[in-house]
Amino acid sequence: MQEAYEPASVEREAQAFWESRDSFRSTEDRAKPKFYCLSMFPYPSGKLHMGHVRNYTIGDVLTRYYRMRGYNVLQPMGWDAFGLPAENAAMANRVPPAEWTYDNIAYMKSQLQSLGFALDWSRELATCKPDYYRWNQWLFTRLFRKGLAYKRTGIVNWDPVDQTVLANEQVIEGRGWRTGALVEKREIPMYFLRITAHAEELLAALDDLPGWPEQVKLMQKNWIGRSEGVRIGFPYRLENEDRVLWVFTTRADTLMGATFMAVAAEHPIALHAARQDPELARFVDECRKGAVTEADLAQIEKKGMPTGLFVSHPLANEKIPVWVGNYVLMGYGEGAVMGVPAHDERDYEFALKYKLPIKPVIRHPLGDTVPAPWRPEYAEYGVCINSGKYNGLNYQQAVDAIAADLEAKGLGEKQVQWRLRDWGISRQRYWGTPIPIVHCAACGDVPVPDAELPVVLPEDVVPDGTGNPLAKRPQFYQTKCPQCSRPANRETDTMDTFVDSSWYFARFACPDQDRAMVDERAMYWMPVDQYIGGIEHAILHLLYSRFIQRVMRDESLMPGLSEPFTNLLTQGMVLAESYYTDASGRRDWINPADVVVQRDSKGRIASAKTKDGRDVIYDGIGTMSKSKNNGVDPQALIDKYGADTARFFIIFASPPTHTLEWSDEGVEGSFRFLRRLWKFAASSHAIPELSSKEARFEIHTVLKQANYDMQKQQFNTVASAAMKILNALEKSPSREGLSILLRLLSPVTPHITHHLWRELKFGEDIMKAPWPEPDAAALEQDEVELVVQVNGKLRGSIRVPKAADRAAIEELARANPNVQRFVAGQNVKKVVVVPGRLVNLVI
RNA sequence: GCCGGAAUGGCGGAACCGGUAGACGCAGCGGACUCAAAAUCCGCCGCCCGCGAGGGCAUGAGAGUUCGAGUCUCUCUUCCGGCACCA
Repeated sequence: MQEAYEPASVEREAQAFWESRDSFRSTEDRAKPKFYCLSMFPYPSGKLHMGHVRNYTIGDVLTRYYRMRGYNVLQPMGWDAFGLPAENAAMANRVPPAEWTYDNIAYMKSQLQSLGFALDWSRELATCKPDYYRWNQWLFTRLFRKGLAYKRTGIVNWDPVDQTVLANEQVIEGRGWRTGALVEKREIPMYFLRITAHAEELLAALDDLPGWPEQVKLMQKNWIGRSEGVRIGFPYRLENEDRVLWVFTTRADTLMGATFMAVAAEHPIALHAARQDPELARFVDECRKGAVTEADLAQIEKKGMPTGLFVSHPLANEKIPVWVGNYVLMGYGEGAVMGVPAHDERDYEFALKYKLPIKPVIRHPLGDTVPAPWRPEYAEYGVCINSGKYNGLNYQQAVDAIAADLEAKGLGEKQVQWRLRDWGISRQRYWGTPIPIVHCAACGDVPVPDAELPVVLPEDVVPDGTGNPLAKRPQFYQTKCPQCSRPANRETDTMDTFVDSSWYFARFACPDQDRAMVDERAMYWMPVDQYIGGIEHAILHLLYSRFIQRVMRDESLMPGLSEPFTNLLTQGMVLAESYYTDASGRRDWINPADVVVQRDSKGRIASAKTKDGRDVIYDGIGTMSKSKNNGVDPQALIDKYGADTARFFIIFASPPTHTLEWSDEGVEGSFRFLRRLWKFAASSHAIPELSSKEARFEIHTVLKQANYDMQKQQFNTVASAAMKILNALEKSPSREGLSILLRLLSPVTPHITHHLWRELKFGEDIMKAPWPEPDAAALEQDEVELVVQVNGKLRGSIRVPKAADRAAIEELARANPNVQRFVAGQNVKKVVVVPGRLVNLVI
């Protein structure tokens, strides 16, 4: 056996072995339980980043573990290949997005292969290929015919210079990223998927997902946002016509305290008033500029302006002024809210600012009045006051009575409201799935018939950042109406890339199927038993996938299967330190790989310099980003230490759900461990079968804990366990211990363990060996150590026979000299004995 | 702003059901080997007091429950993720 550990040759050899046997190809096998392990597929951005390596290493550890546990395992890989970055790269490099994407896929695939992941490459798919996205189109036409996909207007960011729609990411401080022009909101026709039709089910089913983290379920629950309230109508007269302004509120009990109405700038009533009032028109115009995101909207200064219009209070003989408010969202509820300043913080601020009346109608813990400043107690539930016939009623009684009275007048009813909005899928962009609709002057919006699918996206387009590239291509959009055969235009919008990623997991079961979206093989592999990906996908991607799974279920593609992911592991982000040099106020970001750190005698950072000796400033730890130049390239790491070291460090450094802080020294330590393992194995040809009794107890205790941690998916302590076992083996070597160690480690570092397993003649293929289990006999102990506390403070320890009873334990504890010092002359009130753990004397 | 997390030595982290805080590793310090260095091996390593035995303090801050709290409850601070067109 070779003396030195050379990862490159070991890894090349192991990968060749797997490839020659096609080790990772999966087929349906009903003799074994199946385990479908899926990591979120990557966007082919150019090269792998650390987040990818972490995600796929975690998935691979699980895959290889379940394989050794006897499961029929599937772990596939594909490419989330449509998206905005390809268009940005195209503009920068004058290369078509398709070419850029395919090049990236080829390179990243080679990187994944060099990491030794147990992937079934025969199932590889890319969402930008017509044989994939035709099924996006097929499903869309089904939904369109059912009314589950429909067209209405939606609000987008509009760059007036480039005449193009911008993604939220492309709006920097209210301006277009390329032009710097002030971004406007614009209403354009769009297609929506009616996810709200499934809101109730998507919410209720969360309770049946025990394999999902509570935090993710809670976030989804709040996102769907079911609230019970009352829809209330405020009548008014406009242009000699009786109309009603509708609002939704969860606080109908405060209706008698409503002193103004606020409507969104896009609300018809606002637009009408603006036609008469130039000042209001300016304000409405201002509201329509700037932010579209909820985060921005929530933080802007609340502003308003009166429309001059009044509505009638539905239950009192009062007129209420209607204002336009920049904080009211047209997309949520009715686009209008009632203002109850006395009991709502935002309304309170608004009323103070614009000197609107504040009328308390609820008795709150601080009393019957609401003096400034605002106190949270004002918003609490209480009995009605100043509310006429409703006085004295509590929250529920008041809501019931008011809802009944409104209903009698035809001006209201109880209603369930959802925060969840329908999913707008239209994108005015090129690199995505063409929406399969033909616009015919005579027939309207006609879905493309199945026989004419896919509507193929041309791959030779280079977008220039202005307008929608497909809308400039007559050869794409000019077509005939499928119904009447007259000349017609294709839809030139493409689909949100979230559509692509909302069903790819099912397609992996049957990527070669060209007659259906999925076939019966999906019913074998689905649902995904273990899904792994970043916490940043906790809401959108996972919710859309749960929705589309239900849509596929309802199309009889996977009958009865509602949830796509049984178990979910949300991995933390990968962070790194960042450094910069300060040259007269200009920050020059230095990659951590090029920084040399000096430490003081206590190990703290004393100073840091670049390799050529310039002082650098430490900027703390954060996500790896281009702007701070703190990305660590996994390829450099693999080239230097090999895949096993990279995998081991990433698993060892942090539990999978936590953020991982990158450390070059830590990587060095992981490499040292593998080299020690290699050296130990190389010198192990004539070692005993079993270790000493103490070492064996240690090894099996650690193994027992490691198996428990494996179940908990706390892989970092499994890696620690492997180190502990090697430490024990170095004191007392054994074939048994080495065999346990190699198998325990094989999911994390498959190459080196593959090589050593064969080298030491344990067998031909470690992947086919059974997972190690602790030996109950090795765990037996005659004596146990107990800790003795006095008043909860540690004062000594005693060794007692395993079978010792309470009285014997207590006597031994009192006999301990140090314990006696603290107990002497005092009255022991109580003795707590925790078997196998401790004794606590309370004095 | 709203929703969801996180916080433990110089650093990453461990501590299962509320029961010895700091496993394992990194960095650091001391030693062996070496002409020297690297590599490797051995020892030390939370803070304070003490020659020592030992004692006190300590899990972001403040309170509470308990014989006993990193772990449970409440309040607060800071950082991170998401907020519907980044993926």
